Amino acid sequence: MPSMSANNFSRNSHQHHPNQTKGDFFARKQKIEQQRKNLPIAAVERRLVEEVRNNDTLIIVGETGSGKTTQIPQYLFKGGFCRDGGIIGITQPRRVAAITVAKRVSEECGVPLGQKVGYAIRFEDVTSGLTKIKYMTDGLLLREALLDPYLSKYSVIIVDEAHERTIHTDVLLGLLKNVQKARSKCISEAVNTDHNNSNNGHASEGRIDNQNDGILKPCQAKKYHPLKLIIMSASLDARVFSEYFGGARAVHVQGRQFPVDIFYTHKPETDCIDAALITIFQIHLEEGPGDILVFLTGQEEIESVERLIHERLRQLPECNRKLLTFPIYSSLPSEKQMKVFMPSPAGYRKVILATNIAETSVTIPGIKYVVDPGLVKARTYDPKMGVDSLIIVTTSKAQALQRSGRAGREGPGKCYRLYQESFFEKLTDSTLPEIKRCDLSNVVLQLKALGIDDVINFDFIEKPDRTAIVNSLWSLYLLGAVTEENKLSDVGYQMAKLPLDPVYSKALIVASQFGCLKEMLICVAMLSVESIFYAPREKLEESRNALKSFASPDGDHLTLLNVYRAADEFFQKNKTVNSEEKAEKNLRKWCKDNYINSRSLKHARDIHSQILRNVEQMGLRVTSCEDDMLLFRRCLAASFFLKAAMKQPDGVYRVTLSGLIVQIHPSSVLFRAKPECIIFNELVHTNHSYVRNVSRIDYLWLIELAPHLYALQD
DNA sequence: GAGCACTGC
Repeated sequence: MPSMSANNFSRNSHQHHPNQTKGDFFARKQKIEQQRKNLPIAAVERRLVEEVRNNDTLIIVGETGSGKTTQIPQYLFKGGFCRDGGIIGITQPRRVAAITVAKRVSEECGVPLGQKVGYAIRFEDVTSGLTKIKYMTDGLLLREALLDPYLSKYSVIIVDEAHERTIHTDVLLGLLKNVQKARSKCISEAVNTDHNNSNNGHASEGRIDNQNDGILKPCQAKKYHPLKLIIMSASLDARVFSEYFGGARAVHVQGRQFPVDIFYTHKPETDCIDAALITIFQIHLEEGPGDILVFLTGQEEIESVERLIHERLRQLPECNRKLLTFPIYSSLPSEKQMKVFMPSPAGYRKVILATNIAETSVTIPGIKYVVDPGLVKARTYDPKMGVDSLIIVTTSKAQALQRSGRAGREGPGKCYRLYQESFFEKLTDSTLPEIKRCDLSNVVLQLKALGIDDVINFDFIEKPDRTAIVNSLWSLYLLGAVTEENKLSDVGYQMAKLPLDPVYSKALIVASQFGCLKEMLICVAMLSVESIFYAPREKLEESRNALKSFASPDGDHLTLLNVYRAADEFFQKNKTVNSEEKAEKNLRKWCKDNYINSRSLKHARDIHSQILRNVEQMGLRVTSCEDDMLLFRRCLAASFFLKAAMKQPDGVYRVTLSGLIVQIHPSSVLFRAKPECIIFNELVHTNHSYVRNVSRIDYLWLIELAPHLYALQD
């Protein structure tokens, strides 16, 4: 993703130009030095390094624009924290942030990316033996912990953007707390006792034992340095982190943000879309130059606001029509997303209609005005029913603040909140942490693989609901990952090694026994990505026809398989006559012609090659069932038996385990066919309860292949 | 015949 820039970073992410002259190079170097010196954080460099030296855990609250993400690792490097061979790891919740920040820091250090400074994200490791400052995603560090439970190569770990409280950040914090304790225990033991523990810690190498106070097993102390932990957060909720880490010291670093005037409405608004439109035109007609960013809840709302803006523009005199609209949301194809970054033609004003993708993930330059209706489409999870819901709720105060901040990145700005000030006061301080609103099977499996058996009593910074954990344990038990004694089974340990939803990991193991692993690898890779099909409103008919050429009467799983195979065949054929690069480009064109989201397909292909490598390493045999689709569907039933449904006389479906009444989602190829018995992968509640990714099966297969659940029923 | 915010391994 070329010109997307990460949070906190849009003003100074220039690229190193390959053919610049020596003079340019020195001028540029000097400029970078100047910029670094001017950062608010530069004034407290020595104090910060001292704080880290004196405190094993430090909370740093740094406002936007303080430079904490780029500077602190460099200060610590200079301060000698890598001297014993340890490295500094910095985690980010998002991939783009890890990449762009690493690029900037390597440039500031005047070294090529991947040497002293590098980054690692899924599918991409730009580090080497020389790397001392390593930026990475938090999910990746969690994975590393599975291979190296003591995270022994790190002398410092910085968890950045901790206030976002992603599920990975929360689990990581718990893990790091354990690792830190264990590593300092090792060292104190080594000092206090004559270390005759040379045969310790080998039997369970690769697993953490937390039977004693949630601490790792004693280890060979010489191997480990104490671990310095830094939690960086943008908001003022340092207290939560500080309390969690036993009253850890918290320091505050000034930021640099231009002032943003906040406006509220005088009366409550009943029609948000209308209020947004009025505000947009008010800004357009009365305010000075500068682009407008409008936060909306979803694709549909964005499309209708866009339509209404164009309608109203036509009613304005010619001279007032210089307003351009740009939608941006995650399922929009990249080339359309990129358009928001193009500067507007002279005299024109841009209106960017965005979901909360523009809140943190994407920074759009030129924004001076923010319109915030105060709503967001949020995902919640009901662990009892296994239902995801997507509902529109009010934002938190922190979110509102984050949104208004988007107006003050390049100069003073204005933010129009489409609600009353008294309403703002009633908003919750921050958004509910993700760990409280999603399926936990993966988290539970990962923790168990790390040797943390008592997940219910794990020291989470925020405890998930007990029922959520219990239900995850139950489904892991039904998948054979956990034994009746609540211990991880061998199958469970294998499943934990795969970077997939546990149900999908299990499907690969089942498929290897059925002899259709080749097909299941594709199927699981496709199920793991979002929206493979792209259906723009204006070309609904064409996109539907395109889908027909891939559709299988047996369901969405085989349809996805057909799409992947068609794409792969096209790509392989192309590669015999073209360069890899050209073939990739042609594949993107092929996707466009077939109304397939090329970004999603690329992602599926990446996942496919990664999990193919994984299963080969695990020693599974990758065989194909060729054209025996009956066998493959039986394998789907044997894998996804937890989510099956039967047709009712009135045409709706009843989920076998929960009794929930659902419908097949209209995007499914089985929407009209309505077979008697189905398995599905996703249950989402929007206006109705819908199941997605559905395949036709025979109920008798469930009795045969999942007798532990189905043989007892009537 | 409906429609899905965002991340991540």
